[in-house]
Amino acid sequence: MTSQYHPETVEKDAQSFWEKHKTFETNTDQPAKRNDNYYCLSMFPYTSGNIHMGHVRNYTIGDVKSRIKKMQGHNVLQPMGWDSFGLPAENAAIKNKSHPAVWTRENIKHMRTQLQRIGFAFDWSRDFATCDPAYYRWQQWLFLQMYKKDLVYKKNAIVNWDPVDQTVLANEQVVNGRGWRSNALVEQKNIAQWFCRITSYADRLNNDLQTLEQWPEAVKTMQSNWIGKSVGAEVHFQIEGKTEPLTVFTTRADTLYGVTFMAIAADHPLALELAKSDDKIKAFANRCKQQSTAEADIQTAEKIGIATPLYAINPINQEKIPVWIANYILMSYGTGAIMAVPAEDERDHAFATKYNLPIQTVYDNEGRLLNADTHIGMRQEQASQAITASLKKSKHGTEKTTFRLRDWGISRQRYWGVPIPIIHCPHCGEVAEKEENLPVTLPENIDYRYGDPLLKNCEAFYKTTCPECGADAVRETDTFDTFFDSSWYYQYFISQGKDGICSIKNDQWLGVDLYIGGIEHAILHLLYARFMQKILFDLQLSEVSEPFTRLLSQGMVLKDGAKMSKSKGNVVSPDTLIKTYGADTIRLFVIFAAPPTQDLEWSDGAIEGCFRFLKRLWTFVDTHYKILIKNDQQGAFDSLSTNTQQLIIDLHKELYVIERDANHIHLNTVASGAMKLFQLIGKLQKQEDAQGHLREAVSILLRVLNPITPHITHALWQKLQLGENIAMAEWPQADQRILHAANQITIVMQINGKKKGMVTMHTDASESEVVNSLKSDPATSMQLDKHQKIKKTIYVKNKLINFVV
RNA sequence: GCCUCAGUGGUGAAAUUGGUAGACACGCUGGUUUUAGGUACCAGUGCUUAUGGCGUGGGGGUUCGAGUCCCUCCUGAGGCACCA
Repeated sequence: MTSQYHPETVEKDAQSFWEKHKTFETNTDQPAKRNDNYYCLSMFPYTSGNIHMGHVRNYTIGDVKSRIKKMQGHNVLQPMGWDSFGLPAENAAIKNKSHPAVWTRENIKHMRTQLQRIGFAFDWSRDFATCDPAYYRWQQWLFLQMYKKDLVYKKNAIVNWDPVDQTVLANEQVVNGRGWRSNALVEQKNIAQWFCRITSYADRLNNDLQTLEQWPEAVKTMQSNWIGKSVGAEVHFQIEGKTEPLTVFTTRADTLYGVTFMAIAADHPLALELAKSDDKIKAFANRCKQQSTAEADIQTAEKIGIATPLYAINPINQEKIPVWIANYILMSYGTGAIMAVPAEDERDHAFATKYNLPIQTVYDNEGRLLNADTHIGMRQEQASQAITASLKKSKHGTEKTTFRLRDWGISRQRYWGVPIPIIHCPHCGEVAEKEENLPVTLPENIDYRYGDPLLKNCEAFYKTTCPECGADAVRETDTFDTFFDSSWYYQYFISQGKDGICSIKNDQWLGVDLYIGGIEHAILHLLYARFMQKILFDLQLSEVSEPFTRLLSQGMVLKDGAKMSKSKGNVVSPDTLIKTYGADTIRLFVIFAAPPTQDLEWSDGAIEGCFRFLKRLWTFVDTHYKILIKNDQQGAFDSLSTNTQQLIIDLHKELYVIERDANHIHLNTVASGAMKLFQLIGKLQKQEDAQGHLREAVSILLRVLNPITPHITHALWQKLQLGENIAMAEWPQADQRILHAANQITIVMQINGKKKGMVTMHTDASESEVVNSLKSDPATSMQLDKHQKIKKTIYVKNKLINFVV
């Protein structure tokens, strides 16, 4: 009688076994050695309501690595939690006339059930959401420490303002310059907001990238470019009739002779002053105010400008050049003004052509300065130095290093977020909330059905007393950017808030040994988390200065060539797949179908193949149960037939490759390697003298497969009485003795680098032995005889021999 | 526009350091078994004008030898600071 593979039963059994035995709960308090600990963290999900294939893929990768590490004897910490504050909850609340808190908590419940059904080895006892006051209390505490050290401050910044809804809009809520709900023309509004001084850390964030040896180069390059350190000069241009000079930053001081106009932002102080008395300039500035604030839009928008009556004096040659206002200059970037060199800069060139401004050639064909007075004939490097030196001498400029990175705006004029713990007192001004009063709790008894949800309208929240003088005062009603919530959560999974935000104890687990998430977080989230760890380091709460030791940027799950999304209608639901095939098949598919770092194109067909593989495995164990259950026979390797020996050698060779790939997180080839093992076992089963080796071979296969398909292997492991809990079994290793038993090797013969034949040799054969062997073989000797003169022979031992003719 | 990455059969892909291109699967073709089947098993499957030639997005280069290194172009994807 044979049993059939019923994934649902098998998976529920395994999952309740793990729960009952607390297989994946981790004790982080014991003084374990740092090297024995392995912290594997996958980016926690936003609580959108559904786990999608991208999550399944992300968490399966982490789960496989975690389970392998556990089998290799490490003390593994793999937690999961919820990124639960943010905009979609408010949108859903308005749409469904519910409350963001209700929506969020229901979503968490559902998503947790979904994840548990997939069988991830998470330590669920550490589960938390960023909207839990127990969590954000420490976030507010951290903010207060930063406030004390002047690492947070308030300044004005531009937001998208919807004049009809009277609310601030996110960039994605602005569609073609209009509010997505009101359809009103969106305006730029300048309001006071909280900022973190991440720019003070720019150099450290940039330099420490070099220490991140286990990060992908692409991510490091992107971060470095984002930080954008540039060494150049600040140049002061005198404005006719003004005392204050117009200051610009340039990395190309050598092009100063080619400056034909100046361009300033529409909200540059000079422009604002001109707009007061000049209607045309005012109109232009208003037009710029309706422009998108997104960098991509600014860079691709049509470049427009307006002349001003102002003239600047070029400090190098005293030439009089016009000052223009241009929409491609940003006040928030550098000094909000540039010197335009149309001959050397494409954007300036386009602008000059459009407005008929002169174009002054800077270099001749040989790269030597033209029309450059005393600097004539210099090359770029020399010119840069010489011109900067003259500017310095005449006090019109100085060397300067700037960063593209801007300070991090963390204020949101939104309800569903962590309250910023500041109080505004009429007598004392801005006052920090006292630490013992934390958390400043977000009120949840707000009726979402009636209009404006902002905390500004919630008297019960904002009315308070000043911690300094006791007078009536009001709370800050801005909440935190959710990037702030997710910039330190990896700490909380360890400490659970027991020793404050974190303690040196956490360092036993840090930096995170493997951090896995989408490439879309390559810059912002990862930069903010790195910044925050440096703050914790400077506050002496941690001795670790980088949060993530190893980073894996997983590719996206695509369907029809595009990211799965509701709006594109190309979503595949994990729930449906689990119903049809079970969790193990889905897990095997996402691991097998593509390397973790590459995008994964969804395929309905391929998943069937994975299901069939698991069914075959189940049937194989079932069919050969009587042989496999016997624990007492294993013939000596040397006494086996050549064929059987070769199969066992191949098995261990494959095992060797699997282990190497597992270490490199090339998990797709771990899966295909397991399939190869299964093929070999099938062949082994047909060898009469191999029966005594089948049990060991199957035990190896089950252990290799267990991290990927933990449920079916759990069931088969118990069925074959190989142990109680395969999750705790030892990861199998290739037998060195068997590996070295192989002594035949195939050498490829090439002529001029093209493959012309092969020959089987004993290992480490010498060049002359190979040549002799080739000459004695009719097929290869014929190839060699075609060519009279052999100019050169290249012999790569145990691999190939190449004849150059 | 700027920064980053990717492109290999009909499809997903494989290929330590430059050294047998296409492992492992999907699909397809033919066969065997079964009452039947969408099952299982076996064989074949890059293209081609086939003892040879051509093949890793296009073009060029370095090398005895290039999917892998360099230059250039094309296409697609991600990010661009308030989506997360």
